[in-house]
Amino acid sequence: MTVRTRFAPSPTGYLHIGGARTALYCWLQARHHGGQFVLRIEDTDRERSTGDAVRAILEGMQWLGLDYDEGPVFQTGRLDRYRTVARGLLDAGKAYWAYETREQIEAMRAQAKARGEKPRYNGHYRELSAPFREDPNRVLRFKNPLSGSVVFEDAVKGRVEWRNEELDDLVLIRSDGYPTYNFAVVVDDVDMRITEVIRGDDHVNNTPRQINLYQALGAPLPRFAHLPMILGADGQKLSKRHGAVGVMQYREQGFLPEAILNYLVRLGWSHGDQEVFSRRQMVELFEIADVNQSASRFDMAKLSWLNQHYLRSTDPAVLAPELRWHLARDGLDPAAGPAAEDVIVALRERVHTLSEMAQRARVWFAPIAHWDEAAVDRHLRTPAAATALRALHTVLAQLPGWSPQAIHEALAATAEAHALKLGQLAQPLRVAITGTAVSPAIEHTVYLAGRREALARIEAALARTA
RNA sequence: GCUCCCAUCGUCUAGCGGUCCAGGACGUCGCCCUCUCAAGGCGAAAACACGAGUUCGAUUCUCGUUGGGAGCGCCA
Repeated sequence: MTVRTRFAPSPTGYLHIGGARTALYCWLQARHHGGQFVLRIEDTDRERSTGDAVRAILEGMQWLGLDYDEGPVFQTGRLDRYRTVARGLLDAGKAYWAYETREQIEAMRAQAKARGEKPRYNGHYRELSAPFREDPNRVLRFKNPLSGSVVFEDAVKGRVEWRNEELDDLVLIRSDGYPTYNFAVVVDDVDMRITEVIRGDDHVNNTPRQINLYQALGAPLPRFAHLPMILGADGQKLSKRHGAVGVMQYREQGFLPEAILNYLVRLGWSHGDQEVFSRRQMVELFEIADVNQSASRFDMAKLSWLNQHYLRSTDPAVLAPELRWHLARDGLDPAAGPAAEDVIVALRERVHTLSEMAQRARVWFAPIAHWDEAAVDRHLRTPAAATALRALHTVLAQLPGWSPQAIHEALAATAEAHALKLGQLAQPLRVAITGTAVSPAIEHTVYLAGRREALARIEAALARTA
């Protein structure tokens, strides 16, 4: 049987980091086994579902490169199907209409709680066989088995057992005629022939009642896999307080999809000591049964490290458009400076994100906005600085080629000719070009400025020497 | 309150009864390299939550305690 997995987010917000990992694992499991991956949008909550959220999810999936074979399927497009299945359950005596008001249900729960039990529905209408009536409070409830227990073998958690007494008769169809989550998921997963239901830990508690539904429908059970949660750095549930939680916000912060995926795949799954996985390797090595059972914390530092790793190992030509996007976002004209590819080569070992790269690249796309006075004092206002800069001006002006290599050689030769250490030349020059004492290797710093601008900045800096 | 789940360095993890006075990675600290900052190299500090049991022997198995998480909706 071919493996079929699905990612089924509800469109009530953007695709957050936890959802992204669930999507990744579903995708990997399908790809690893040569099966199919389905995207389903669970939009039966009419109050909170929005079109913007749908777009955000699709955009996030695309950015991460998690392609699906079927979908997106919208549950609101399948309402007739849920009603048909519900009717079947009703006719088979496996479901019944109940008419309690919300207040009555609430009172029921309060009572149960007072008795030290779980708050649940007491099954009042279950055996009443009251004649059907139109009523604004009318809901269709499932006749959950009263005794026995539900046992399932979770692919990540192992054996999980639940006594039916703990479960109450869940609502299948709401008073507004829409199906509830627990009902719609089962109908969909059955109809879509999903073989492995991979989802967040927060759904384990729903699984036994869903299994009872599968059985009432006479449908084969899929394999279940519940992924442990991803917590914030403080060990608390991820929330907006933890900074960027939407996947597209990570793009804005300058992260690469490869880094996010690599980070996520290692959060709860491992393959020996290996830390870096290409997409191919993930697909090749991933197996849902190897996923950990305990929750993990989101660690920005490690993500940053991976991001830099991919910044350094990805072809600059591939990264260039993305860097230009960040430059433009910072209000700079990507065409008003050096080639993005050259900037990437110069900076990729010094930054962790593309947005940081764009910020550091500002110095080649706009005039020096701020002079680091300490650096000026230390490297420009020295007796040797003026001499050094004048010599460099001459040399650079006459340099036959304009490349980092040529500049490097010219600097080395100049240093030698004046019996100076390279640093005595490089630091004044660095301050002259950038206004600060920190920048990429001096030959790149100069090269990126372009000959014309480099000479102009040296002249301007000369005015600042003592 | 009730039910379910989880528990190895700060973080992510390896470990599937002896190979572990516990290995790797990120982070931290030190040294080297060096034109600054990085990157890189080398090195260091850093963990089996606790208590019983099973066993010749437990990080590994069982139970309990503690701690954390999830759920108990006409939300998903």
